[in-house]
Amino acid sequence: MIDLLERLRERAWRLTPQRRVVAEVLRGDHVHLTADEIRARARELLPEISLATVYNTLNELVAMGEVLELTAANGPKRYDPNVLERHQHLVCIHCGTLLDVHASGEDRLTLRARERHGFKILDAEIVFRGVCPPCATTH
Amino acid sequence: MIDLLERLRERAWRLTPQRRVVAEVLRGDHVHLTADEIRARARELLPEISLATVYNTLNELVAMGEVLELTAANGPKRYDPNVLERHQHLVCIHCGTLLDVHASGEDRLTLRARERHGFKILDAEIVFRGVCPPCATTH
DNA sequence: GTATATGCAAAGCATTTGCATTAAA
DNA sequence: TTTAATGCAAATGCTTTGCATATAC
Repeated sequence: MIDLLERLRERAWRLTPQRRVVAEVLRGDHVHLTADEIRARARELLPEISLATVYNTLNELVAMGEVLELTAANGPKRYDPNVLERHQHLVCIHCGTLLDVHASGEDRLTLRARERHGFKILDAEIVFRGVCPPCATTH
Repeated sequence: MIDLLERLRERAWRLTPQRRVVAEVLRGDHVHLTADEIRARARELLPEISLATVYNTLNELVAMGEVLELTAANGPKRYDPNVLERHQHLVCIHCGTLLDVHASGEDRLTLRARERHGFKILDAEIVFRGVCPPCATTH
């Protein structure tokens, strides 16, 4: 159960060449690709794959909980296959560079009852915003 | 310096009727309107206002730091005029309802040096995800 | 064999832009 | 008077959809 492809094999999920290459592209850490970037890389493995299929596949993976959809940085959505290890994100407000990080004190972050407004709380999304080294020298 | 309109008066900002009504619409707490909702309400005060001007104005307010742009919930961007009081958001994953909240332990949330990747950290955006009472009964 | 995924092209939204007109300072 | 904002309509960018064809199971 280490990586996405292995996890998908364990599900009853119709495994087509297209879906396989999308899953292969979505491997590793600090992977935060856009749909278009995923298509470009998938094309290197399977030239006939269409953008519509890439989107279909990504939406399914997100619905299955196997991939996270990131709307944090502006621009197009990004897709993060790192769902097993709890983590947060660090984004450069200038160039959009996006990294996985592990915050301290994250476990103590809570909403008191009176702040919950009756909601059932599922989780908290945390995005640190900052300026990356290259952008810091340029700006 | 309590609300947006007052803060804008203190700036050298060309105050047109269009900009004024946008600022008037963006008043109060738990205000998280989309550009289109803002246009609809602005139209009640100034029927001739165009959507392009609403967008122009919102982008300026965001650039001035007088309004926050929220990309957290899916769908169109939402605009939050509550920039003076540090707060977080609580979003219903089903219906998209969005509330301002105040988390405990938020002050202790940090990134250790080795997690900073050389970035200069500016702030952290925190979004609690959950299910609101109406959606909890329906789903 | 049958249900379902694919690919294409067109449609759908949200947002931005170019440019002539208008108005704030 | 001058500089900048407005409004329109067209363009852009990302994503979804409808439908005929192809394919995994």
